[in-house]
Amino acid sequence: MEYGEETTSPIEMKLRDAGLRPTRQRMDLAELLFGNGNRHVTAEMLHAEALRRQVSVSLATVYNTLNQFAGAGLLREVAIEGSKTYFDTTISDHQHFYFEHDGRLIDLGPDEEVAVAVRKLPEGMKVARIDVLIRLVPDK
Amino acid sequence: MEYGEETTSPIEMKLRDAGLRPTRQRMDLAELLFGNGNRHVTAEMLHAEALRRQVSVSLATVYNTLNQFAGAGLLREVAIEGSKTYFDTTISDHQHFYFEHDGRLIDLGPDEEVAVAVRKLPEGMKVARIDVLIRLVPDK
DNA sequence: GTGATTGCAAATCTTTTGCACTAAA
DNA sequence: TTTAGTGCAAAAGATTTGCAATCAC
Repeated sequence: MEYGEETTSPIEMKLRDAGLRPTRQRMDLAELLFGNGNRHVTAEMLHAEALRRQVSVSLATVYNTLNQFAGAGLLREVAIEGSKTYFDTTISDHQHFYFEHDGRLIDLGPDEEVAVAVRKLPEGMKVARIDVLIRLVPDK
Repeated sequence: MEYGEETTSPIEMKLRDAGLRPTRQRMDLAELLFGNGNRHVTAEMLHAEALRRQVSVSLATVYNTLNQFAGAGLLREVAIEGSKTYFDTTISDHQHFYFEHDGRLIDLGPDEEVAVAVRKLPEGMKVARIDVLIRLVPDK
C-alpha cells in the first residue's frame, strides 16, 4: 500500500465496534487473542506471551484490557475451580471439556454439544446463561 | 445420660471415618455445616457464622478445615467465577442456580433438574462429572 | 509424652485502583 | 485540546504458611 493510504484492520474494526479506542496495547493484545484461533487464557499467561513477542504492556493493563474485552462481549469468562480467571475467545454459546488430569480446557464441537433445558425458574428470574463443564478423566 | 457414659455422635463418626481427628474446632464447624441441611458457604461466611454462635475458631483454621473436608470428600467445591471459593455440603450429583445480582447459590430441586447427555467424548476419556450452573438475573 | 492441630501474624497470590503521564480523536 | 487509556506502585481481597502453643490419643 502507498504512503498515506488509510486502512482499517479487522482487529481495529472489532475494537471500534465494541466502543473501545484502538490503542496500541489493545490492538496488540487483541491480535494475540483473536489472531490465533480459539483460545483460553489467564491474564498472567497473556502477559507472559506479550512479553515473549516483544509486545510491551503492563500486567495491570492486561487485566484491565481482558475485563474491558469481556465487558464488551469480545471475551467470555470461564469458571473452573482455582483462583485464576480464564478468558475464552469464543463467545458464542458453547460448552467445555475439562481434562482434570492436566488442567486442559477445550470447547465442545457443535456436534458434541449437550442440550440443556430448564424446566422451572425461581420467581422473577430469567436465565442469563447456562454453563456446562464436562469434567473428564482418563478411561479405566 | 449418666456420668462416664461414652457416646460417639454422628458428626464425630463422620470425621473419624474420613480419617480426621475430631478436634473441637472440626466438630463445631462440622456441626454448623452438616447440622442444618444443605448449604453453600465460603470460608468467610462460615467464620462469621461461627463467631455469631460463640464458636471460637480462627479464619485460617476455617480455611484449612474446609480444604480438609473437601479433600476427604465431605464437601464439594463449586466453581463460580469470582474470587471466592464456595463449598457445598451436598456431595451427590446435582445442579445449581446462581443469582448473579447477589451471589446466592442454591441447588436445583429434583423436579428442576436439567437432563444432560454427552454425545461424543474425546478418545480414551470418560466423564468424571458434569457441572451445570444456571446463571440467573432479575426478570426485566 | 508425641505427633497432630490450632492461632496468629506474616507471606503469597491474584486482581484492582490512584494518580501522574501519554496518546487518541 | 480534551478525554480516554496506560504504567507503576500501592492497595485490596482471598487464601496459605511458618512457628510456637495446645490438644488428642
